[in-house]
Amino acid sequence: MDKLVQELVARKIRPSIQRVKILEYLINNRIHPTADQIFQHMQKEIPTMSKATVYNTLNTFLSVGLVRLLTIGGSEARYDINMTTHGHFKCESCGTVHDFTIDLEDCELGGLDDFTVEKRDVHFRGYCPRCSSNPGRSSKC
Amino acid sequence: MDKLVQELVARKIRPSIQRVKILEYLINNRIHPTADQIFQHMQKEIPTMSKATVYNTLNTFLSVGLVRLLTIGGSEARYDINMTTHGHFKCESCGTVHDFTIDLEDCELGGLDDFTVEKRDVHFRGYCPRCSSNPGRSSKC
DNA sequence: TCCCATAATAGACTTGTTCTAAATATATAA
DNA sequence: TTATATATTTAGAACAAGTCTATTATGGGA
Ligand SMILES: [Mn+2]
Ligand SMILES: [Mn+2]
Ligand SMILES: [Zn+2]
Ligand SMILES: [Zn+2]
Repeated sequence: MDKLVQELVARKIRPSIQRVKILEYLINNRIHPTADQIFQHMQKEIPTMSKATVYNTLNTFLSVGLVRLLTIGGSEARYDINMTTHGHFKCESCGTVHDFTIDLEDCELGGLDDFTVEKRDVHFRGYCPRCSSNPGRSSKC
Repeated sequence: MDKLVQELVARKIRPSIQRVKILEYLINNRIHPTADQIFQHMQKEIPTMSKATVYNTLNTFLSVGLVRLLTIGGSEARYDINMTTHGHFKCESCGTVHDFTIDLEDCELGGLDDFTVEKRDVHFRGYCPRCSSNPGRSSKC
């Protein structure tokens, strides 16, 4: 818990109970959760927490580079506490998002002369091992 | 116009006036438009066309692989008639989306054993040449 | 302790998209 | 051709993710 507080203080974010708990959740549940998944979980820990606080907190974390935003697939945003360079795979059957390693430096690029590239995202989609081997395509993984 | 009809018939899509006009727009305006941009343009051509028709048509086109869906940046979907392999760059200043060439085959990947990869998207963000050279960051490009 | 700035809260609001039910258009059958 | 069935369009309601607003709570410094 103390480590979490440090993490926030180091980034000049006041370590409110709400913020610490959300940070704790992100660190312990590396499933690229949606805001709603975080909100649902928080109801157990701090039943009074509002959805606005979840969004406020995530936006605060985003602004200091504590989390990254994934917009893979569209309708809802996902949040990732893992700031290292990596790609994301989304299973079209069960919806889970998985990390993979990729080194774009090797990659042949063209058409970006004079562009200032600041962020690079790689999104793959398809079927995860469980869904690939089970043609039933349950939607539970 | 006839070519457009062929394109739709070949994919077993009934070539209604609405569908042909939307296809024509996508082919002639390769700006990765949003549904609303398409709707705005259609108001000039077919003033009675409803927004639902724009969405219905785009979803029909998506289902037969005539367009691809881009969810770069989040809030609104963009549609791309260019089905060749390429990456997308979104300017954080003016919002325009640009194509670039990339060959992911060269790329060192890890952690995707037993995954069935069906779609690959590469999204870069930053500043386009015009916005890079003009620190004013106008939002018009 | 009292202040003041910051944060949390509930709910209204906005926006992009889908759904629904009715009207219209097109294809097929008699 | 007319009747009937099917597919498409339409307008607006409904929905969902996320933001905004106004109010209340919190917590550190004087
Ligand atoms: Mn990740
Ligand atoms: Mn493109
Ligand atoms: Zn799966
Ligand atoms: Zn630009």
